[in-house]
Amino acid sequence: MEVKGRVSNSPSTIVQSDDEMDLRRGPWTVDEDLALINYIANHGEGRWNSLARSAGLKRTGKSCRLRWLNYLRPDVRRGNITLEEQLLILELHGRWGNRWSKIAQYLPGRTDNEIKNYWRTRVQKHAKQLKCDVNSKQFKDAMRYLWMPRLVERIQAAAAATTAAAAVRSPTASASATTTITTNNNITYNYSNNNNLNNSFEVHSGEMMLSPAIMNNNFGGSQSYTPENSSTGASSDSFGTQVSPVSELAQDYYNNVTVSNSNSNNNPNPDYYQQAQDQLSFLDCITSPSGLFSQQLDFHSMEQNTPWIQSNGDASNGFWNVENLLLFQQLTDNI
DNA sequence: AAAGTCCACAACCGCGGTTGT
DNA sequence: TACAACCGCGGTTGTGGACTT
Repeated sequence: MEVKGRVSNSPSTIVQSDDEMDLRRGPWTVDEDLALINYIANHGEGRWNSLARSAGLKRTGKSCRLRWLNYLRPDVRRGNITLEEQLLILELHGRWGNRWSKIAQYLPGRTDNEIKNYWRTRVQKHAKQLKCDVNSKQFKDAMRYLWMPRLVERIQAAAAATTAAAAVRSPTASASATTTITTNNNITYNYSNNNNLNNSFEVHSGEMMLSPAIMNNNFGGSQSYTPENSSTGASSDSFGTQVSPVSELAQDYYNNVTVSNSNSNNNPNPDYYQQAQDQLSFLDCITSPSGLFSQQLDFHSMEQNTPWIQSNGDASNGFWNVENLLLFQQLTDNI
């Protein structure tokens, strides 16, 4: 069993609580992990305070719960956040804000903590680089009209590459991997691609096109995922014993998704997921070689409020290099 | 090679809501 | 009904490893 993170040789702190019971804090040891795993395997989870005592762990119930849900649970997904997951996080955060546990319900195996960390380390970093608030309209617009379309583009490109590879292996395979997703949000990505990988997309309002993977929400599996049928969501609900409640909004999200997938093969090639492992940064988005934005985007007003493009042309912050600046200005001039 | 810095993420803390007595 | 204990969530911090100078 892989053990990483703060499970280390560094000693945990011993805290003397009011009832004279010494409690451990800090990194979990392998022995503690095993004790927790064994106890839950035999008795199930829940009732965390009594569980901690019964398992002989000198930890708080909260600490046990956190360790189990965020790390030890067998269905916790580890590794890079995929492109599909990134797109879903951006979409759902735009809808719900910092409701991490709610967002995590839609990313099977991902924990709220992991999503929160992703947001803070990756997304907020870009906002910081752009010297604007992550909740500002400017940044949200950029996410919506640059980052997310670019994610879609990358996902489609990966899917197209997979389709092309499949076509080589089997000439009778489908010729197009176009997948359309329609949501009821206010943004639409009309995206088309063909087998020569010459992609273009348009942004409208009302529908968004995503990959077969994100559409099926199976992220590599073959079964469609929704919070209703999942026991793997990172919510605080007990794993495997009860199903997370789905809010009206969440239900609404799925109810308003329609699919049209022209690809005869709905099961994405497993290789696809490997290809999609790379993280997509904001920089990648704005340097898209093929992004053709038709959506009106008020970059001029952005410029007035925040230094998206610095008036003195200073690109020394490491983000806005000359190439990116020219692209960004080109976008600005075309609207 | 050593020191400094950055980054990712596990873990903790405080608060509010829920449940049990 | 009131209180205490428990639970879950979101914000924050601390640490180790990777990277840079």
